[in-house]
Amino acid sequence: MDSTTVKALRIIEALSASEDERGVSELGRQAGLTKSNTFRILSTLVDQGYVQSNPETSRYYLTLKIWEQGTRVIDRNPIRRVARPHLQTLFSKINETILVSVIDLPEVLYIEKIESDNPVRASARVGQRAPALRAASGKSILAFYPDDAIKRYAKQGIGSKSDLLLFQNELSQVREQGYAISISGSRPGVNSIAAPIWDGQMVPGGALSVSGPAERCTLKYLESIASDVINTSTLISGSLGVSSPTIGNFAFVN
Amino acid sequence: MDSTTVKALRIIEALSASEDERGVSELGRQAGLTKSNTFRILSTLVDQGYVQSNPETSRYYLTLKIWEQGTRVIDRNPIRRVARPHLQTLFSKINETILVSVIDLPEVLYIEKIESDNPVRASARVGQRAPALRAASGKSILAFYPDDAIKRYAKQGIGSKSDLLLFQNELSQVREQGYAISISGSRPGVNSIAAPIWDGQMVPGGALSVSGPAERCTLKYLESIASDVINTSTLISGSLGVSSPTIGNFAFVN
DNA sequence: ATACATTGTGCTGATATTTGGCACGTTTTG
DNA sequence: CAAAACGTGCCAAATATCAGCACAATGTAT
Repeated sequence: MDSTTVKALRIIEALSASEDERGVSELGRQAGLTKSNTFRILSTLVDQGYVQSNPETSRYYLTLKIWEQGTRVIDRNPIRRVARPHLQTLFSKINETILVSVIDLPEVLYIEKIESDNPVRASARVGQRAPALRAASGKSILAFYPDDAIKRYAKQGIGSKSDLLLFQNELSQVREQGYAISISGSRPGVNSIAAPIWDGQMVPGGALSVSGPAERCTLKYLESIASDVINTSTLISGSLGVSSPTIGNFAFVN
Repeated sequence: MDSTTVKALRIIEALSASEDERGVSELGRQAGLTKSNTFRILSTLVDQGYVQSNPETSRYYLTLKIWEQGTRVIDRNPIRRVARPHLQTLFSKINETILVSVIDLPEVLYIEKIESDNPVRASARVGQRAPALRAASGKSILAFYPDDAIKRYAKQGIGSKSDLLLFQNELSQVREQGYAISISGSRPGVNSIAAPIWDGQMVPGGALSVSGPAERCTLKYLESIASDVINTSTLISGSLGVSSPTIGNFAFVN
């Protein structure tokens, strides 16, 4: 296990997470590395064009090179590739923020969005994560996971036995209805509805969700657009070559 | 210079550049590494969540983790942050593809776009690069670089002495007019006009450009929208705190 | 204004990590 | 059906990484 590489990735992640440029000592402390070690790693990353140092302050920051690599990865993401036109259609019907996420347990990762042009709107960043157990998108996906997998992941986020049972009941309802709803699930004051996207695996690989402020997006309203959301997610799945999701036929996930 | 890290970055770049998943030997050959070395680096990257291996084919591909880091970098890019609303305004006037690029010599890097909804349109990928010497965006930026810097970079892309002189003349005209035009400059059949974006340095840090198919975007048409392009780029510079670019006052760039 | 703490950077010798070759079983190719 | 190419695991040799120290420069507190 190339430990130097691991450390370099830690530095990149630390730099990526921090708003401003960072100093050597500071970064080293955060990553648990010695100053000289941090310095040499930074020098390597500078040499490779991933990091630059402000010559005045001699503090370090990431260049766009890492982003450049990332755009190439996201551009070939199958779900994102096919989703966009369908999102537009859905968006023209309901003027609320639409998100596409992929599952990366124990979280979902937003990969695409259309943001409502209403001044009061649900806002999220593409590239952001949310806990799969609480976000509507995550629940709509997890509902189609085998029971033991659900239990395993739920244990990490849900306390008591009775809560676990409640959660399992909710998921089985989601599985029947084909959509999940979250009321202030992952962000306070924001309600969402989501439906899974099937990409050829035995479980959904992503989800389509509509989010908005609690004032507009009442439970009633969200239920009223459920069929639109499901239709759109089904169209996306269809564009991915999945004709009709085989509900009730689950894989066993590690 | 942490050579292991350099090799790991090479592997990431190779994976990022290739459409499909890749095998160990194949990647190693491309990166000039031994099979076992490549294998161990890949294992490290898998362990860190940047790479996954298709269990059926045991071939490797990048996860979205690298993209995730990248989104955080681009999201705090000052030019991109302030440009978007201005782009919308410009776009509603002229329905052609608008691009925002930053200079990263010897290339420009596209960081934002609004694509024309015309079925025949100039198309470009955000995250893509173009040669600065030929793209309108690059020329509009280079025009404000000091002479010796221009010469240095031009030598790498322009052959004869007389061509260099022509190029220098073109750039001084760009500097006077405030915009650059390229006719099939970096992509055949596509014409563009660009104006520099000043972000507080002594030289422009980026450019705003409008591109379209040669049929619609004739030289005449591009010149007719020059003032719109310049106005927009000036507004963007203004949003970055640069009141009025000090033309004729150049820094010396390394 | 002066002293003090902290910073980024450059060495160096000890050592721990990476290295490439080889071997194995499996898959792909001809 | 043979044979080449593949991914993976192991190993001792060697190289590249490591932490500590030193230093000048910057920044902070008194």
